[in-house]
Amino acid sequence: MKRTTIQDVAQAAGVSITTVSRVINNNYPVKASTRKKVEEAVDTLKFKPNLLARSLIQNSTKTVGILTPSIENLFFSEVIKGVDSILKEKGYTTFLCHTEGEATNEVEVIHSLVDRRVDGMVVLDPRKENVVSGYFEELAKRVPLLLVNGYAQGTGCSYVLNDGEGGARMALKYLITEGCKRIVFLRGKKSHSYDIKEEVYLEFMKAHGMESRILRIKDGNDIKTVEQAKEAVADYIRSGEKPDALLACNDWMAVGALSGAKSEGLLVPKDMRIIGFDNTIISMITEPKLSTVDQQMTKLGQLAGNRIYKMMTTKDIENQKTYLETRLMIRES
Amino acid sequence: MKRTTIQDVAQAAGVSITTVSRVINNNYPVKASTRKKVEEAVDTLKFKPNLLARSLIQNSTKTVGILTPSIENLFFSEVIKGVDSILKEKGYTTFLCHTEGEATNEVEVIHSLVDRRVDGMVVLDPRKENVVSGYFEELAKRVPLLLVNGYAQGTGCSYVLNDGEGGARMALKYLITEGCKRIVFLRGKKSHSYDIKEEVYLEFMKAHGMESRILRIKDGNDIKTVEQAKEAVADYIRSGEKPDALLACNDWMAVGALSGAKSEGLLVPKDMRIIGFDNTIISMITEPKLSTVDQQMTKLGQLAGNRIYKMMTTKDIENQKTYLETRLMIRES
DNA sequence: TTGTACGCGTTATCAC
DNA sequence: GTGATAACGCGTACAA
Repeated sequence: MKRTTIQDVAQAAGVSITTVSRVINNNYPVKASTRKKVEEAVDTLKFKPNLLARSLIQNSTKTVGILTPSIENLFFSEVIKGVDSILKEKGYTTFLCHTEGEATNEVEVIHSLVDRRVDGMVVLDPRKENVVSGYFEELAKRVPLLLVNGYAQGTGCSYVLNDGEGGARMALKYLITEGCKRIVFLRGKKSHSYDIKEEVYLEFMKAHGMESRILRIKDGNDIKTVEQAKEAVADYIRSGEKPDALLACNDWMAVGALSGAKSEGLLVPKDMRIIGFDNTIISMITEPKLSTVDQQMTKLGQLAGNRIYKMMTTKDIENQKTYLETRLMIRES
Repeated sequence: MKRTTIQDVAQAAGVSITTVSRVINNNYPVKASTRKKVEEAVDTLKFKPNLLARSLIQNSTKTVGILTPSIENLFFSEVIKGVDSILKEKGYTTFLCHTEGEATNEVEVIHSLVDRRVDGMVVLDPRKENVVSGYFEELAKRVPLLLVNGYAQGTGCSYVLNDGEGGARMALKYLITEGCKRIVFLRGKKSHSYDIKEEVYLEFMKAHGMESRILRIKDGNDIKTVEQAKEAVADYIRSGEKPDALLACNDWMAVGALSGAKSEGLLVPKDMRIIGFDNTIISMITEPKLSTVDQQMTKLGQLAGNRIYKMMTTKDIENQKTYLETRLMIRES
């Protein structure tokens, strides 16, 4: 399975490899007749330049790695599509890798990408361990690196972030104006975005002299989220509590909460209001349709795409943090 | 940002690059003391071999490309995770690329991967155009290629496939034994898997002397599927029809169908039974829970992972087609 | 306008 | 055990 090289083309066209290279890259003047000969040879031999060799000498692979904790979460899918669309347009190929939300996997995958000399990396929802340990900060010195959402306190990295804080506050304010008094907060175990929202929630409830109540489920991103959220909410209601509103950290949880409330005979939104987070498609297929905080996922992705591009093409190393505002989508819950 | 090379390490350790290479790859005897010197130099210089250079000479990147039409479809996510888990274990890095279901994108992405010298490729639900045009058959001669599901008639390619045919037949048989008489079939526009199921449906209905009725919606994979399916089913019922069962080509459609039936006042499963396809998580979050045909997605992915591995490591070029059986999951619909 | 020769960072080959 | 040196396939000064 010997592949044809630039040598073969040169020989077939009766010119030197230099000339072939020039025709292919179209970066130096070549006589029209020569160019034609070369192009013909390229066609008949179906020559495709070996990008490994090219990358080796140019020190650039025109490749960007995208890391995500999960490919089952529609939130990430949308963001990824946003990043992708921008980078593709700029002539980059993107490779998607998933880490199952494990910090060790994250490091491992990153090493693999670095070893393969990607030109840059975008990490969605980076693991907090790797942020606080200074791993990313160190990494950012050696390769263009952009983090999207996730823990961002005092780190020397570039970020593009959703304003989850603002979103949570907006949702809570809305619930208050609607007359809700007993607002419950539903979150997964470990994610910085959950922490942020919880903080806002606690502070908000305290400021309004209301009692706070937090329900916790295991993960939050994986397949079991819905079932776990349902259980948690149903249990809570069964225990005699009478919540009149619930704020969930993402739409999967909200779906589960809805299901749990229904199963215990509560009517949504009459008895209990529910607001989710992300505005993914699933918030629209439930009955009633879920109100949610729109995080503008596509836009977030595009923002990230443009930013990493700038980082790769200029020497812009200053670590900038860009926040994207959120919007409240009131539907039927 | 000059990276440290094997040269630097050799110099620091006072040995030749050959020796350094031997220590790193651990493939030739090296005196213990020398090895130690080299390892220290590697550590202090934080040397990481350039995989591009290595791949160039070894003619292998230890990399596999996975193509999917969509990263929003939970069916594909599961399959991908299956493939991934196997290949990772074998020491390969996988790169995921998505094509938005466009045949032209598919070709483009494949070229990019080939140019980057991936050792193999797994294509989920390949576009029919590229199958019938012989594109894949041609490609398979130059690089280990495995297709998963999709049109497989008379092509010289290796396949791993779900037995959608058997699954559809199983579901229909079940509905009959449950006494259903007016069974409707719901499908999306273009996908070979839909075609297969439709064929079985038509043949089955004819054999049982029942009238067939097919509802068609636009795409089937994208975000609008649920809404479109709901509309289609609601319209159908409003037109005066009284279906007592519906077989949908995937779970998204089944969710929409359920919603449509409900909106027209039909009770599921009392008035009308619904069976979906795939057994994705969403089939479990509806009320009632959806019955569906389990396609064993993870297992399918693992099968694919093992198969492409064999193709890459041996010269096993015979194009084999492996079918994975489906199972009927009866829940509440 | 074209060609020669070197270098990118590794591993493979063959001496010693 | 170890070290020169030639590959791998391509881009690009430099020379012609």
